[in-house]
Order: sequence, then structure tokens, then C-alpha cells
Amino acid sequence: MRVTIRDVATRAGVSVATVSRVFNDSGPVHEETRRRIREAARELRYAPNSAARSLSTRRTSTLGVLLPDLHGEFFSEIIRGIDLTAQRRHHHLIVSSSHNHRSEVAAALRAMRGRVDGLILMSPAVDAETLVAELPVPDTLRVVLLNCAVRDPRFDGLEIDNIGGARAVVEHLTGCGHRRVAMILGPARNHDADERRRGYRAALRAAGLEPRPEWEHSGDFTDAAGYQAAAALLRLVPRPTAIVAANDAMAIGALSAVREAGLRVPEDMAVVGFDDVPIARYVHPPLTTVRVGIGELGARAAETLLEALAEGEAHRPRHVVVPTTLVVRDSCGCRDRSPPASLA
Amino acid sequence: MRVTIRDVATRAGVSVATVSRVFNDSGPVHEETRRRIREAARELRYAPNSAARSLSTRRTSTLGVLLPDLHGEFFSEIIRGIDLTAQRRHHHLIVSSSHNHRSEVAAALRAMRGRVDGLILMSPAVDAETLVAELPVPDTLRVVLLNCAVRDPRFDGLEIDNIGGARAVVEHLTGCGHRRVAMILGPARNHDADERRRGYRAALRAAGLEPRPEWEHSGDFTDAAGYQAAAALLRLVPRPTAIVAANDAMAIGALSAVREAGLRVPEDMAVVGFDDVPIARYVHPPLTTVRVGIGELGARAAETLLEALAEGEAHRPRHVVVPTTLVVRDSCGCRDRSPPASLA
DNA sequence: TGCCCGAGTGTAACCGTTTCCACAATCACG
DNA sequence: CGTGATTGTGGAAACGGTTACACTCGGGCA
Repeated sequence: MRVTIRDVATRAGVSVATVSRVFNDSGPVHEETRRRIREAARELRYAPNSAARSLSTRRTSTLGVLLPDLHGEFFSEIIRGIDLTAQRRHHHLIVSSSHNHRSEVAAALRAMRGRVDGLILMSPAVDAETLVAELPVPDTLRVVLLNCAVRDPRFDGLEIDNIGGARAVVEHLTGCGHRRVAMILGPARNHDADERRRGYRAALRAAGLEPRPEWEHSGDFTDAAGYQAAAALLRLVPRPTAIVAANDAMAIGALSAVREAGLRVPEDMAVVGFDDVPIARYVHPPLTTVRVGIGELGARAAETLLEALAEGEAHRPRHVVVPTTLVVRDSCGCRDRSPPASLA
Repeated sequence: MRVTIRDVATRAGVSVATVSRVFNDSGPVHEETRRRIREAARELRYAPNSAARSLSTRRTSTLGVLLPDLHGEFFSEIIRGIDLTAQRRHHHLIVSSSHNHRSEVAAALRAMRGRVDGLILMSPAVDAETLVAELPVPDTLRVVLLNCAVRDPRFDGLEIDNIGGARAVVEHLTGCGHRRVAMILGPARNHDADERRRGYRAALRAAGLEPRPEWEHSGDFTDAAGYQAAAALLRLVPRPTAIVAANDAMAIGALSAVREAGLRVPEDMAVVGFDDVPIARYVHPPLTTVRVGIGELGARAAETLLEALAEGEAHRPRHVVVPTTLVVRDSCGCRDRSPPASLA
């Protein structure tokens, strides 16, 4: 038999209202009564039932997190960022991952109804626009959109400066003399991937180079895809002198492919990534990449959501673009911005 | 104003009981009535309130996951494994990470009371024994212990064969002629780390070598720690010829340190890891390691828990040790089990 | 002395479901 | 054509909390 607030009340010789007041620190309770109640609760090992509490207060103290099919360190870092912030503010996290299609997201969202106070939704598919528009979101549910190609005035939004980051790293390469810069793209119809490509193209044009279709090879953000794509790019004639991967995992796969082809990085081929996952500095050669601050991104998403929740009706959604920074290491071969010997 | 089951009932001209029956597919309902109710629900965009449902049924359809301070791919893989299984069985996941101390675990556990039907608890701290013994677990809560140094008959347990895995990889090295095999340890007081060290020592002894304290360097499972530890081990005289890292992240850090010292892997120094995270095959040289099947481990934990939940009172907890397999790639320099030139 | 006020407490309505039980209508069957 | 089972439905009591409201009881103040 479960122990309820009523059992505690009986044992302490008070009413349930008083017990509730003690546990929620609401309303005045005599010090001596308070002590008796705490004691009774401890003896009975009482813990309030949160379903009942949620039903009554219409709050769950829980945040929902809906993620696409993320892998590796990006996934763990973002969850950690969110979780740490949520914990600090005494909130729980319901995580649901691997949602790629709109129907899946909609279903997951329905299932979360009543379980969460707010939602962090990361849906980098480019068709997110319609998803968001049709989102079966009761107006009681706060939503923060993460990396969505959408600016819906109903929701807060948080986005990475993908275009700026990609421009920066590509400009770094062209600035060092690279003329044949290839790119391993992210998944088709992915917002981040799309923007990173736009940044890449913009940077090429800014350097007076025309983007060429054969220099852009598809990928899907996995190490394996990076490996495959790089292998294909190496067969081009003339061969590119630099490969920009749309994320670090693919860059690492590319490093592997380049080496297997008997070429050296960065002497024969520069390779750069995007994200700056923790491991990036420990691969060989240490990866030049674009730092995103993934954990911080998650933390900010959680903070935004908690803030919105606290503000209630008064909240005015905002849209924030989080800046990125270029991190130059060795894999581009131009740490000091001087062209590598092979290009001189 | 929220829309409740009552609104649906009114609109469809039936009682709430009938609406409930339709939504839960319990009890007979006339086909025509059923249609009317579904229609009314759709028009009103009704979604059942899960707090109320939980309160009434005493089930939450939610699993709790309590994790220590995990990083990188181990974290993401295990969550993914659990999540995919839970989703398939229509369960949600409450995730709470970064719990290192017993008090934190106990607090998190208390806070989950009433929110989850069961719990997956990963607590590789060696003092988990007392934690588990004192666990404030109501007998209504099913628990699966993951990588705990504990066999409590009240709970299911799932463990990696750390000792066997470590033995296998070290025996592979000694079998190839290595005589000075150093190890980068995991965190102190960590169960997995502890067992991996035991496997390492056992394998050395089996090869007629005496473990030496200076060959064992501390670490904490991060890339950075692996880097530091390897740098320290390289200063030993005579220098070890092989480094066994207690996990892949540290092995990757070690690779980086060895290279920076101007040495080659595997010719001058063999380096091996543990876990076989996805990235292990893409670093240079591809990492020889011990495959754990992290995602599968998570999936099995979730399956065990769901099964236990389904069986109810009748469930008899079991303790399972998941085998590991040696994955030989290039970083050990003895892919074909022949000693590297430097040792010949 | 009478009145007001605040501290401390209890009663009971409510939150939105599920489910037990009762009941009406229909149907099969001897 | 009665009877017992079956199908379809509704009423209302849980589930375990929170909280609006009412009440008592002293103490301060005019």
C-alpha cells in the first residue's frame, strides 16, 4: 500500500492541508506542527505523488526535448547542456530522439501532452516550416525551436550562425591560397547543412571562385559518409586541395580516407570541419573547425524555455542567432595564414 | 480553457466512460458511437491528460534513466539504445545525468517518485553497493542496474565483461611480443575502470610479467586525460612499448600525445582502447579496441526493464554479463598477430 | 469592553482520468 | 414467450494531491 499525504496527516494529527503547506512552504504553519509533520513523513518514507500534484497544479516541472536522429558528441553535448540547466532549476527532462519525419514529431508531441510544461524542439529538416505551422501545440505549451528554418512569432528560436561559420572557415582557406575547395555536404533537406553550404558558396564567390557542382559531395553527418565522400572527391581531376566537411564527424572520416589514399594532411589536402566537438583537437592532425558551443547552445535553450515559463502570458518570444568562432588548428595547414608549401 | 474528456463526451452526446473506453480500447462500444466520439475528439483537438491518467491507473508509461557524468559517444549511444527500445514499446524516457555522488543519486531518485514505472540506474562508482542497499526504492519501482559493482537480488543487473575484454586486448599485445605494457586507468573508485585494470593485470601475469605501479597512470575517461597520461608514460625509462587505455576517448588522447612526442603509432608505440565507439575506426591509425556494443547494452537494459514491468510480481531478477569482443585494427601494429618490427 | 486582525488550522471542492457496478436493450434458445 | 447471456451505456467513486474559504483564538487598540 502506498503512503499518501493522508497517512502523514493522520500520523501527525493534522489535516492534509497542513501537510501540503509544509511540503510546499505555502501558508503559515506552527513550528512545532511543522516538526511533527516532517517527522511523520520521514518515518513513513513519504514522497509526494507527482502525478497527483501535476493534475492539481497543472504544472509538471518537466521539460520535453524532441531531437532528430543525432549522433555522437553533438547529441551528448546538447543533452548535457539542457539537463544541467534543467536540474539546476529543479526540472526534469523527457527526452525523445531520432525523430526525422514530421509525422513522428507530431506523434511524439501529442504523446507529451500533459507531461511537460514546455518543449525544446530541434527539427533541422528544411520543411520544418510547415511542421511548425501545423504543430498541434496547445497555447498552454511553451516551445523553443532549436536550429529550425523557421521564425514563428509564437515561439522562441535559437539558431547557430551556420552561414557565418562556414564563410569564415572557407575564407580562411581561400585566404591561404586554396583555389579548389570541395565540400562534403550534410543531409539533403537539412537546415544546418543547407546554411553551411550557402556560407561555403558565398565565401567562394567572395574569393572570386565559382562554386562547382562536382566539388560538392553529399553526406549525412556520419563518419562513414565523410570517409566515402572524401574518397570520391580524391578521384576528381584536377584534385581539390581542400575539403570542407559540414561537420566534424565527417571531417574525421575524410581524414581517414585521405590518409588511406596515401596523401598527407594538410600538405596534400587540407581538411576542415564544423562544430568543434571535444575530440576534434585530439585527432591527427588536430582539426581546424568552427566552434559552435554545443553544450552552451543546449543550456541557452533550456534557459530560454524556463524563462518563458516563468514569465507566463507576458512572455514575448525572441529569436537569437548564436555566433560561431573559427578555430584554426593544423588540419588546414595554414595556422599562421601563410599558404602551405604545395600551394606556394 | 483546456479540453477534457468531458467536453468530448458532451459533444458526442455520450458519457465520459464511453469516451474513455474508446480511447483505451477497453470494453465494447457501438461502431457508430465510436465514430462520433473520434470525430468530436478530433474537432476539439482533444488529447488525454497524462497526469490524470497516471493518477488513475498508477502507471506512467515512463522509464527513468539515471546516469553518472558520462561524456561523448558512450553517453549518446547508450541513451539512443534505451530510447529506441522504449519508443518502440510506447514508453517515454526521463533522463537525468551527471550524478556522481550518492546523495545526488538519492535525490534524483526521490524526485522521480511517481513519475516513472521503472528505473535504469547506472552507477559505476565502486561504493554503489551501499548506495543500492540504501536505495530509497519503494517496492513498486522496478530497477535495472547497469554496470554496478553490485548483485542485489531485488534488482536486475546488466554488466559489461570488462575483465574479459581487458584480458583479451592485453593478451593480444603480449602475444605479439610486447613486454612493457602500460595502462591509462579510468577514474578511481569506478567499477568499470577497476575491472579493466584487473583484466590488464591478470593478462600481464598470465604472460609471466609482473604489473608495475609506474606503468599504471591515472585518468578520468576524457580525451584530455588520455593525452596527459600518455605524455607522462612516454617519459618513463625504459619506455613502455604499448599503452592500454581504459576507454577509447583516452586512447585517442594518447594517440595525439604520442605523435606530438615525435613517435609513430604503432611502430614506436602501440595504443589500444576500450568500448569501440563509432569514431574509433576513423582515427589514425584505426584503433584496436574492445567492442562493447554500447547501444545494444542500452537496448537490453530497456528490454529487461520493460519485461520486468510486464511480468509484475512474478518477475525474478537476473544478472547478465554482456560479452565483449576484441577488435584488432592498426594501432596495435600486430594485426596478423606477428610482432612489429621494432620488437622482433 | 468590543472590534479587528493575523496566525494557524480544517473542510471540502477540484484537477481529468479510469473503472466498478448497475442497468436497458437485444438476442439466442428451449 | 420467458430467461439468461451479451452488448452497449451511464453514474459515480476512486486516484493523491492543492487551495479557496471558513473558522478559532489571542492580542492590540480605540
